[in-house]
Amino acid sequence: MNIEKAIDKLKEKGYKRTKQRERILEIFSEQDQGYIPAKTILKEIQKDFPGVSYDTIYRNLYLLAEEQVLESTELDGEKHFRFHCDTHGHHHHFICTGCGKTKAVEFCPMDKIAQSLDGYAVDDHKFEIYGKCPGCL
Amino acid sequence: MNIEKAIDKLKEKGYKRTKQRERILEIFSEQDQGYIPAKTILKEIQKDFPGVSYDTIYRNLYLLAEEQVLESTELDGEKHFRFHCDTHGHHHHFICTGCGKTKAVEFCPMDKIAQSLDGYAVDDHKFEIYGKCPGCL
DNA sequence: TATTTAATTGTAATGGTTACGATTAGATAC
DNA sequence: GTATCTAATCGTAACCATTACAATTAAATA
Ligand SMILES: [Mn+2]
Ligand SMILES: [Mn+2]
Ligand SMILES: [Zn+2]
Ligand SMILES: [Zn+2]
Repeated sequence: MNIEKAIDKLKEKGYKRTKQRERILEIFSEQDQGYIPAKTILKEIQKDFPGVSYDTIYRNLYLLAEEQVLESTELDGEKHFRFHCDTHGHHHHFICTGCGKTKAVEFCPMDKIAQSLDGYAVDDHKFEIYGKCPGCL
Repeated sequence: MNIEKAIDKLKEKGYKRTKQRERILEIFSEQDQGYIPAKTILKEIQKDFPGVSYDTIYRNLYLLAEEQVLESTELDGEKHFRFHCDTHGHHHHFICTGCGKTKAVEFCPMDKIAQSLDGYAVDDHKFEIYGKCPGCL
């Protein structure tokens, strides 16, 4: 995912191009090594827009996640976001609890268990691995 | 897991047997169909102990999770708990977003990806499936 | 430039969780 | 049973991420 592609996607849906929204996307493209907590986005964007409000941050992060520009997860009770990985197919992540960086894991357990959930309607799933990356060891 | 086994486990570690702690364990044994939010535990225990404090609830839930009497997860930004499943081996759960009931999924994806994380130290992992159970469909 | 509507701001409320000093009550020894 | 020790609880407030909303601003379009 990249900025222009994301903005085009929003434009098609009737969302406007704003400086704040653009800056949020920039932050993600500058540092796409892992999940970023909402708090960090806020602090970073405040350097350019000192009066930015919580509403703006969360509204945009949720919108971008809804539009699949970002993907989100919850770590330590805080919502984290990153650019949606669309270079390869659906996959999951190892998340380093030291530096926050992630490593793709090219395997989805849902393939293996579909038949065992006969009669159940599966809406979503979460598979995450936590630990320390080589750099943090 | 059952109440007496849990209390014995605590006793061995030097923790005391209290009425409040016992009641918490009872609540889990009465309703072990799925994860229960901390809030529900509080409300339930207040019927017997009207003045019970947050501190007591959380301290006990965390202690019991630490001692592997309970297992925990976070759903919708709230911590949920259930008796630790020790009747069979390590497994994961389908969680119904309608009624909260869970269904064991006898498959752990970690077996399949161990070699792909060479050089990484894996501390933990989470695999959960969300959707509607037959009863809620 | 006027109009329309999405977006932002400023600020307060919400709600789950955490913290802590004072008090109570299990457990053990005598 | 009483004294002693320390875990556990209580009462209450603080914390902090998130949510809410009325007033204002700014992007898009004609
Ligand atoms: Mn990825
Ligand atoms: Mn189970
Ligand atoms: Zn998957
Ligand atoms: Zn597992």
